[in-house]
Amino acid sequence: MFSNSTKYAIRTIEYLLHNNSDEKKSVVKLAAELDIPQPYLSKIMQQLSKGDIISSSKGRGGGFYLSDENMKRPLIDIVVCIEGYNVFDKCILGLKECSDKNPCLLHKYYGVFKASLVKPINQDSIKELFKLPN
Amino acid sequence: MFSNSTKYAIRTIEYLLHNNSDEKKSVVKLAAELDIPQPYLSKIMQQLSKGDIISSSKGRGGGFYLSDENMKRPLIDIVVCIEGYNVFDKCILGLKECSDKNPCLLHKYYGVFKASLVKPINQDSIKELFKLPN
DNA sequence: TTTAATTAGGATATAAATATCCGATTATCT
DNA sequence: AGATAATCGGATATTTATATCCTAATTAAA
Ligand code: SF4
Ligand code: SF4
Repeated sequence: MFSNSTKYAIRTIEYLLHNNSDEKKSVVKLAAELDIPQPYLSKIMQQLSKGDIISSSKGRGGGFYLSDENMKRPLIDIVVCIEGYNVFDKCILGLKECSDKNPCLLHKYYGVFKASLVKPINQDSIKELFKLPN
Repeated sequence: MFSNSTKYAIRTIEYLLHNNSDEKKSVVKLAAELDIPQPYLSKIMQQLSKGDIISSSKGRGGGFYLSDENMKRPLIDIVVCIEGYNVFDKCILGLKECSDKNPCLLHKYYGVFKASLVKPINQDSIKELFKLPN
């Protein structure tokens, strides 16, 4: 469903969200903490930063963090930033078009799937989505 | 979610199911009909045949078709045959373990997803799953 | 002002998925 | 028997995803 890069991105952002102290997190720390190849994660973070999904500050004591604005974005924005498009807009069987008018035979199942998993991913802010249970 | 190869496999098997005349279908026909690269589809069909997901007969007039046994298998068997494992058993965030005891923050959505899409894919026979609407 | 810690960015390496090619084998038809 | 139409199977090519490496730019602390 998600590429490796996207999985790394989501996990890292969830981590940032739940460890949102004043202290910014360096790639070295994040990679160690989340068990992700460090130079690879570095590239991913760069891309997310460029896409305004996360925030960064350079130099000593710098690192990555989430601004209030960042936290308002839905999870799908992370996916789009990394993969280049919304994976849920594509047909799961690779057909050119998916429509309610001309449904394939997985359509009825896919509808429920969309409502259950895709809707929160597309609409809820990550802050809301990843809210810790009380 | 599914690899390209798996998508091709599913689409081809759905086609075989709905065009299940006496006549066997050659790869050349199937590839043309379904708009799939012919030599590539050939490889996929070989693999499915080896895994007893579909049936084949060699020689002139031969081709691929679905036996009654073939039609009883659930869709997941196609996926496993091509990808080598059940993609739905893996964590969608790439974590080592997914359990109800130690849930991640997508867990509550994932449950509904499994019930809605994964259950029929894992359990219903393709004949049932791909039943034409009345 | 120097040093150390950090992100940014370009170039490259490796692995996996996707796709093609060709010869061998098998069965049917003439 | 010979020609033809098909699957089978191995080898290889191409493209994309994954991962690493190195240097520059920036900022804070010493
Ligand atoms: S419902 Fe059918 S056509 Fe639409 S995305 Fe799913 S598989 Fe594709
Ligand atoms: S519920 Fe969480 S841990 Fe389990 S598969 Fe989904 S994302 Fe992974």
